[in-house]
Amino acid sequence: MRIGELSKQCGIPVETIRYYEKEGLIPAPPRSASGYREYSKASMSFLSFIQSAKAVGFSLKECRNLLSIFVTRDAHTCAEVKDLSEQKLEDLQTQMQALANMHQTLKAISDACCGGDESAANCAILNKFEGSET
Amino acid sequence: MRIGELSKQCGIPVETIRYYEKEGLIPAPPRSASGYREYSKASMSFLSFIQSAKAVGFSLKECRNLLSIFVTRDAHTCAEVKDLSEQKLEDLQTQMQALANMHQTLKAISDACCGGDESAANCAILNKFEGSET
DNA sequence: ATAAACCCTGAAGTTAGCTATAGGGTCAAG
DNA sequence: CTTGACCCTATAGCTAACTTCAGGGTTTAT
Ligand SMILES: [Zn+2]
Ligand SMILES: [Zn+2]
Ligand SMILES: [Zn+2]
Ligand SMILES: [Zn+2]
Repeated sequence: MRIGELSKQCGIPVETIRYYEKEGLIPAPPRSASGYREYSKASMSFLSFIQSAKAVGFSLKECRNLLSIFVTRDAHTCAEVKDLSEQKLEDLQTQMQALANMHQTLKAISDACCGGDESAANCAILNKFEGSET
Repeated sequence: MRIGELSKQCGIPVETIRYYEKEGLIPAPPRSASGYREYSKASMSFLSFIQSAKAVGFSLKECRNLLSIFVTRDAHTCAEVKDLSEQKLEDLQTQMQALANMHQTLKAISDACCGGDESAANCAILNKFEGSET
């Protein structure tokens, strides 16, 4: 299968596949006589692995680590994989907490504004942002 | 007050202050005979405005819009300001939801892994990422 | 008067994850 | 046998929000 076909199969742009290869996420496939990349069906595992891991918040760098564990998984333990997974769960919670804090703060600021058609000369939101005055 | 002093007062690096000026977030202050920026105490309002708005999730571009409303606030309405604020609240919720979905998905995947010291040859996490097998 | 600490500009570099461009070779159909 | 779809490489560009660098002037303290 050539790169265009693989791209269609997994819904990842051709350029992105080449980019993943350059970044060392996926192994370089064999080439045809004319230099075209020849992918096997197994190549799709790698791409769907990346898609899945990305979808739950892993960066490409982390995907590369996960993939390198995946290809040598006999030499790795479940504990190791689960650790990475639980670390990411914590990261996600930390990020959610940060967003929740921002939301709460902004909600309080926003609620103080009347939202009317009058001039914003004394708008509570602008005043809070400025720093002090009631 | 020169830029180093302002920087110390508000906790924003000197380079960042100059960057904000170049990006049109804060007005260019007057210069001394030798070309040094001379800030008044009012300049700190702008910087603390940016800090506050950034802290609740506004991008610098959005901060610039908010600041331009702030400086001409007599010609703007509370409704306008509150709209921006509520839009940002929605953005934050959307982002939180996205993170919550990732968390939920990853949690389910992670729970399926035994986390033991055995080989990861059949690790449920890796298998899920790969795409299919139980 | 000289050295440290501060200030200036403009341009380039950083991170992440692509996307686009330039310039060219290859393959399948009509 | 040529046209259009496809493939290749290398390099540059994109967004966001800075940070760093190169090269040079100023202020302040000793
Ligand atoms: Zn009002
Ligand atoms: Zn208001
Ligand atoms: Zn296990
Ligand atoms: Zn496992």
